[in-house]
Amino acid sequence: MATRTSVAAVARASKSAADTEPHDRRQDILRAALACATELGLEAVSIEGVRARCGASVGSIYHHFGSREGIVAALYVALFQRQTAAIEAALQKATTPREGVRALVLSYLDWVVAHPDQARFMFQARGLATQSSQHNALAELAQRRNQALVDWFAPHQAKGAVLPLPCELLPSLVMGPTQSYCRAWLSAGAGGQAGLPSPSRFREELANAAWLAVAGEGHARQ
Amino acid sequence: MATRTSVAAVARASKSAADTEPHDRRQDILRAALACATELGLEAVSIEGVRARCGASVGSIYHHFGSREGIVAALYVALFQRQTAAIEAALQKATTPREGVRALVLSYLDWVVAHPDQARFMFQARGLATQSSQHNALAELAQRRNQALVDWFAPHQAKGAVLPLPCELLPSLVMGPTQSYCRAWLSAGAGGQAGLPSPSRFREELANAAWLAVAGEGHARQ
DNA sequence: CCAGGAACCAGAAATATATTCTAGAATTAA
DNA sequence: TTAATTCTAGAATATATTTCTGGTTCCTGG
Repeated sequence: MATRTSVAAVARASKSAADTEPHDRRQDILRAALACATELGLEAVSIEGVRARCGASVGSIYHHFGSREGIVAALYVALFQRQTAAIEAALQKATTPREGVRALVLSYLDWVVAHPDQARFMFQARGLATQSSQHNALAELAQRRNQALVDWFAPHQAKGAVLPLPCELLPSLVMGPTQSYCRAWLSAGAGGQAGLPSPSRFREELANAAWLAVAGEGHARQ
Repeated sequence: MATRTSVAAVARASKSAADTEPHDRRQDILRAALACATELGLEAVSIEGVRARCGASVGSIYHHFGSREGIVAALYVALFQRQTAAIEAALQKATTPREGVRALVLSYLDWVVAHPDQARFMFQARGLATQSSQHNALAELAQRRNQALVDWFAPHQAKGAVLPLPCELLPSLVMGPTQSYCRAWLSAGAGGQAGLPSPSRFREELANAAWLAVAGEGHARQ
């Protein structure tokens, strides 16, 4: 099972970037999988569904991902990492704890609004991905992401600027409501035409609510 | 497609309740499906997997549920309704808005802790269920549940005891953190032996945080 | 009581889907 | 160039889902 991006693949990709056909099969397959899920639902991410969309052969797909589940797990991991990168970049720019909470909520919210298909896939595929062979890898990624959040707030918590909550709770308190609303938004009409208003409309409310839930005494209201 | 509990089925069930063999196939199949998911994961909820566990024939399964997806969707709906009943019962006993928030958070949390297998199934199967033919039924159930919550708080919101937030946001603000933590708890070791501490340990913190996020001015801290 | 219909169940047959396997082309490094 | 490795292709196989046909049971109207 060799699913990592190989030296050969990288070399070929960089060479063919100058050509007319930038064929990176692995990326093609992941792109096709996301398109299938977006347009036809997760069950459409099948060997045949992906093959039809990107022209890869059955053998090629299995070479790269090992199984149908492997495709969705790999895509989930890739998206999770991009999302994490966006969030952590925003957090590093913050200095006060209130700015930190705000950065976390808003960067997540903006990422979802900017990439609704990817975000919807993540919500839909989470169950599958967490039971695949990537289970441990994913648990570790999630753990790292949470730990980074906890570590960032620890000094402010020590100073009393943030309530002395159990650290296991912090990620859920800060991100829970925003994730919940984003999920509900994406569950309704695809791009947001039918159901709930865009999360962008509630940026301030969500950022403020998250702060209220964790703010130390005397810091709660603006 | 006749998936509703028929008159005949009810009659037979009530009759055989006195017998030694209370064979309600429909219930048997749902029970078997939950057992498969709990012990072997959602992909083990297959026609053969369910059949092997409860002795139903292929024809019988398709008669009742129409498809593999139909089984998991039906089970999801059933569990969603039970969970909703527990939550709404608790909410009706509350009088002050703070009691209302507390009732919602704690009744949900307690339900999850009391029925971890069912709760885990709901988290895992949500993606599948919301894309099945039951999509509309589920959206309506969720809508009703949220509306009940919003309606309960509306008078208190009018009096200023609860912040004047957009009503679309209220369910996510109140339930989001608790759902987030419960999901994380269930994702780790099955019964809770390995990963995070039981949500029961954080009953007060979660109830309090939810209240802080929505409490009107002057009502925030105890 | 006796049709006749509807729900229910069984299991074989048909279909769809996932996976494995063998062979060959492309690429790299020695 | 040659050998090794990666990657691709597509037929063959294995598994799973779904359909179909027939039979049983139970209710209902006459």
